Amino acid sequence: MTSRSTIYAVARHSGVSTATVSRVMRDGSGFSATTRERVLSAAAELGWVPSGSARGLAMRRAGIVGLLFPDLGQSGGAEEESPLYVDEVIRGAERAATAAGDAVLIAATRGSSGRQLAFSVASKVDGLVVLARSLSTQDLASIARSVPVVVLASHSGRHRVDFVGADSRGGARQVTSHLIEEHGYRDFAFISGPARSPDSMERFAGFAEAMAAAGLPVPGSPDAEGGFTEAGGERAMHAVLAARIRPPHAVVIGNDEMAIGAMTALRAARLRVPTDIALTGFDDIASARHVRPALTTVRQPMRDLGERSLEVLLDRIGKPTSPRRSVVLPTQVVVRRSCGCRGRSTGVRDRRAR
Amino acid sequence: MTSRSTIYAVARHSGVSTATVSRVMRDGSGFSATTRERVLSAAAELGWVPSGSARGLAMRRAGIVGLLFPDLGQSGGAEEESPLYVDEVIRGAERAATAAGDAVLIAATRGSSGRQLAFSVASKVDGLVVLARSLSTQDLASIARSVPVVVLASHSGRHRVDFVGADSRGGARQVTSHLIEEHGYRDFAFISGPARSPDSMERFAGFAEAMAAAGLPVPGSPDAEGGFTEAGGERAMHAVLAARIRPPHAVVIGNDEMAIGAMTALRAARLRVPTDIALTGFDDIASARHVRPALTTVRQPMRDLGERSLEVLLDRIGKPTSPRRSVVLPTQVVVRRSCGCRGRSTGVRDRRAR
DNA sequence: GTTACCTAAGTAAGCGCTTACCTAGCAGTG
DNA sequence: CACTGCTAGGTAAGCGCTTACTTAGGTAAC
Repeated sequence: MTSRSTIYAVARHSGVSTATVSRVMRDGSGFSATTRERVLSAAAELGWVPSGSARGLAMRRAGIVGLLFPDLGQSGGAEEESPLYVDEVIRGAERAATAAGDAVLIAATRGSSGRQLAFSVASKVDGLVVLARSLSTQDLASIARSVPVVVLASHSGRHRVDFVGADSRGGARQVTSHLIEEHGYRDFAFISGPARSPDSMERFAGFAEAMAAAGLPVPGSPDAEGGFTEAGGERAMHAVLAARIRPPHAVVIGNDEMAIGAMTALRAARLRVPTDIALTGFDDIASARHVRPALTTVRQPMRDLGERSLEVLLDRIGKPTSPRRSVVLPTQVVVRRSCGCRGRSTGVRDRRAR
Repeated sequence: MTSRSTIYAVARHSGVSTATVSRVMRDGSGFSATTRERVLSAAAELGWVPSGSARGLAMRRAGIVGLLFPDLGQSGGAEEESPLYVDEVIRGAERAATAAGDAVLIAATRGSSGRQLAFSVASKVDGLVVLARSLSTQDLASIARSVPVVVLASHSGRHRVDFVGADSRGGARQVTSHLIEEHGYRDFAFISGPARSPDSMERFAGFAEAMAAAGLPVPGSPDAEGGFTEAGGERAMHAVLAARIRPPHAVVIGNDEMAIGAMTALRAARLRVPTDIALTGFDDIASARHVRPALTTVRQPMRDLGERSLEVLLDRIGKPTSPRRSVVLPTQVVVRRSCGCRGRSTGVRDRRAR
C-alpha cells in the first residue's frame, strides 16, 4: 500500500549487496544457501515486488509481448464487435506466452485510432502480433521497422514480416467438395463477408476452386454479402432466394454467424434445412453445435494460431536477423447435419497442411 | 530491425536536448512549433519507439494494468477451460484501459502456478484486477500488500481490497420468482456448479430466498452438482430424474452450459422443454439464444464488470489511500422459451441495483 | 536604461534494476 | 610455503527516459 520497496531496501534488510539480491531473484549462482534464505525472507517481509520497468530497462527486454486486434463496430453502439475468434487467439497467445515466461498485452484498435495505439503498445513490448485488419499496411510497416512483428491473417500479403495463418481457402474448397461429391448438389450459392476482406476473398476463392474442379459453373462473385454478422446473413439469404426462381441446392456461407442468420431466413421462407436446402458455415463457433440442425462448418485452429504466432514472435525476438518465416496451419471440415449428413455430430475430417 | 534507437539519437538528429525531445513527445509545453516539427520528423525518420521500460522507471508508472483470471482444466487436456465470460471481462477491461491510455496485460493462472505468475505479472503493472478463484486468498493478500488490487467476484469476501461484482444472488432470486409467480410451478430442482464455488453458493442462495419468499419448501442443498460444464449438466439432470418418482415442474440451473447439457438429458428421457419440465440457466452465453427452445437465463453484465473494475483500479492507483470501495452491478433476467414463456425471445426484465 | 518576468531550451540527477569486473578467502598443488 | 584456481560476494557503471533546476534572451513596465 505504501510505496513499493526497492532492491536497496531488501539488500540492506538482509545485509548483502543489491547484486546478490538480484542474483538470488534471477536464480543465478554465486551465493550460498544461507544467503539465499536471508534474501528471500527479507523480500517476503518487505513485500517486495521488483520493478518490471527497471528490470526491463537493464535487461533490454520487458518480458512482454503485444497482441493487436481490430475492434469493429463503433464503441458507442455496443453490438457487432470483433469477431469471437479473437478471444480464442488471445487465449492461445496467452498460453504460449505464459509458458515461455512472458506476459501478453492486448489492445484493440478502433477505427482510426490505430496508429497511436499501436505505437503506445509497441513501446511497452518486445514484439507484436498483429491480427489482420487491425492496422493499415503503412502503419504496420513503420512499426515493424523497429519492433519485431508477426502478422496473423488469412493469407500472406506482400508484407515482409513473419506470417502465421490458416488455410481458409483450402477449407472452403473442402466443404464445397464435400457438398458436391458426398451429396451430389450442383446448384450453389455463396454468401460472403465484406467484399474487401481478404478473409472473405480467400473463402470465396476456395469455393470457386472446388466448383471449377468439379466442372461446375464458376460464379464471378458471391451471390450476396452479409458482412459477417447474423443479421447480415439473414438479409443475404433473403436476397439469394429473391434472386432465383427456385432455391439453390446448397449455400456455402462465409462464416457461422451469417449461416445462423441464414437459417432464420430459411425458416421464415418455410424451407427446411437440409432437406430443401443445405448450408455450411465457417469458423465453428460454439453456437454451431447448438443450433438446429447443427451446422456443418470449417474449423480454424484459432487457439493454435495464437500459440504459433507467439512462438514465431519469440523466435524472432531471439534472433532478429533470421530469414522471414511463414506458417500456414491446416483447417478442418466439421461435418454435422446442415449439409445433409446424418448421424452423430462428430464427423471431423482432417485436412493435411499444404 | 536493428536495435531500437534512443532519445539521444533523436535529440542529436534534431539538434536539441533530450529534455526537449521528451517534452515534445509528452506533448507538454516549453518549445516552439518549429522545434516540435524538427523533433517529430527526426523521430519518424529514425523510427524511434520510446522505451516503455525507461519511461516507466522514470515516471514510476508503467501505464499497464494486469488482469488475472483462472484457467481451469489441465493445459494438456484441451477441453473445459476458463468459462467463456472471461473473454467478455477481458474485452471490457481492455476497452476501459485503452480509453484511459493504459494497456492491459492478461495472464491465466493454471493450477498451482498461480503464485509465481501473479508476482511476475504484478511486477510489470501498476495495478491488478483479479478474477475470483484465480489466486489463493493468501497470495492475494500478499500481492495486495504492495500493488493495488481489485477483486472481481460474485460476492465480496472479507478481503480488504476493492471489490466489483454482479448481484448474482438477486438474479437467481428473480428467475426463480418468475418461475413461481408467472408460471405457477411449485415443484423445483436446483442444479449447481461446484459445491465450493462462491458463485454456485450465491446462486443457490438466491434460489432458496425466492422459494422461502413464496412459502415453498426450502431445500438444504442443491439436488445435483454439474461442475459448470455441459457434460456435467447432462449427468446432473439424469441424476435429478433418477432421484424422483416424477420429474419436477422446473429446474433452476447454475449456468447455461449445464442447462444446455440438461436439455440433452431431457431429450434422451423423452421429456419436452418446457411443456413437461421448465429450465433456466445463468450467464446468457451466445448459445443460449440458439439452443431450442431458447434458454431463459440471467444475464450478468460481464463487459461492464470488466470496465468497472478497471475504473475502480485506476482510481485506486490514482489515490492509494482513499477508502475501500465495493461496487455491485445489477443482473437481468432474460426471458425466452425454456421457462414456458412464449413469443419473441426478447423479453428482458430489468433488475434494479440493490 | 534598468528591472522584473516570461519563454524556449539545456544540464544533469535520478528512477530501480543487472552485470562486467574486481576482491578476498580458502582449498588444493608441487 | 608460494602459487593457482574457485567461489561467494561487492562495486559501480550503465539501461533510456523524465523533470527539477538553470540559463539566456526577449519583452513589458517603469
